[in-house]
Amino acid sequence: MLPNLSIQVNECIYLKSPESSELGRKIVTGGINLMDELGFESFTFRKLAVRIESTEASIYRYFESKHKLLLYLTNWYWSWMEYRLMFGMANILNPRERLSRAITLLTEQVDEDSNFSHINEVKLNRIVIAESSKAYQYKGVDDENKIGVFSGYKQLVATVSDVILELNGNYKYPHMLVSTVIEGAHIQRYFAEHLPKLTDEVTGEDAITEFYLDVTFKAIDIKRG
Amino acid sequence: MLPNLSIQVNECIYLKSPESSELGRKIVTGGINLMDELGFESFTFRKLAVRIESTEASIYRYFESKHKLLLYLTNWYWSWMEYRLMFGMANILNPRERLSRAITLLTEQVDEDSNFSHINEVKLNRIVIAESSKAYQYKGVDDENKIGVFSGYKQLVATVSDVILELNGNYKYPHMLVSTVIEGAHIQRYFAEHLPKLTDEVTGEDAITEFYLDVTFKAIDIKRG
DNA sequence: AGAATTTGATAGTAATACTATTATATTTGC
DNA sequence: GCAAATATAATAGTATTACTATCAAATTCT
Repeated sequence: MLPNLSIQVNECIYLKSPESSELGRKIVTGGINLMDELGFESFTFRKLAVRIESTEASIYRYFESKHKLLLYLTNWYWSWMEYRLMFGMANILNPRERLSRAITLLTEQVDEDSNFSHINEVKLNRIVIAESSKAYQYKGVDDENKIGVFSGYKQLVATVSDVILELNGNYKYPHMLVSTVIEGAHIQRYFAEHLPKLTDEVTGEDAITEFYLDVTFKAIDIKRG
Repeated sequence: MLPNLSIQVNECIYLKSPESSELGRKIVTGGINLMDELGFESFTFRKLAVRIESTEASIYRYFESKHKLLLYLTNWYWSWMEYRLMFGMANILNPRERLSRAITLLTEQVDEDSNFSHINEVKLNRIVIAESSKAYQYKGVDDENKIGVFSGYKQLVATVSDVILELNGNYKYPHMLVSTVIEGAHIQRYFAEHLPKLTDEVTGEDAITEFYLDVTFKAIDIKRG
């Protein structure tokens, strides 16, 4: 579809670009598969090396630690979301409709994007839902934040905040609303699967997307687009 | 104040009750101090043993793992919150006022509760904000959930959901709203400290509590109490 | 006082999260 | 087409973590 498209990830996250070689792509592809299977805690570079038939030392030449690999994956995901958001809002003139589309894209269940063949977006989405908070709930956040590790996420939040301000320039909490929606949608999907008493399942609709669309438009006092 | 009050934590979380001995209380008190200082990843039972001048093996007689200690702390916190909520809503007849008080208690910054002298609630609140998601975002959730490890949290969400349903019996997403508010308030406090671009700081008010009060009452179509 | 239980001291194990070294492929530049 | 540069594999090694085991000393229970 778009053969020359590539998602950029901040260079300070990796030692050597995983897009630059076959091994690099295997680390990312295999890393997504294995982290999805085992969870972040049980995932190790040793196990990944066995899975992709390479060695621990070779993986360490691409990523300093498994924490950096998680950062790489979440960053890729935020950049990919930003691109999907821009694409989904392009040429839509009505800002209410743009906001609807943005919230829907941020909260709905993702499916495969054939533009990026070495990344399984469904599995990556599951990793983001279950593990992404570990990428920033970490004693080293402040240092990592200084070197720009979270700029992709901030950018995404800023993009949607701008649409909100376009609809209601007086709204006081646009960033808080957007990050609440993004994080909330992830947590609710996790709860729906593991702790259903903490959420509400409604048959015949995507309750999570419905809920956050409703909350968002009511919060900014605008009728839904 | 209430000298005979004690917060109950589900027995399956510990091997031996930390309330039952001096050492048990030192493990909890010291555990809170050290986990607040180091963060969950860098916290170890070996370091805690040095801090409280005991041994690793002795700590293991109370808690199977540091994960169980984190579960104990978060469970204590949810039970304590439930008690604060019940206390704060007691004898308030107007349900709008009850909901206001509940959301405020769930989202505001906590301070010391002199009823529980071996627990520092301010530090515990910081731990809950920074680490509590690691207590359930974990490959073993489903098994732990089966034995009732998260019932305190579910109970808390159910309590506030009931107030919402009292105000608007047709509201479709009471649990989703409450868990979004609780988790959201924690994440926003974390963002305010570490990733401020992801939130909004407004001078002269507790923006986080204000935001969630506003969102909650608008979501359920009720004027603020 | 004697029995039972709790704690401390010490030791040990398998796994984790790396780092280092060297040999062998593979790519690139000329 | 070949040497030089670079990337990868194979192997080994270290400090730390997350436990488990054993036994003696201290405490408490009756």
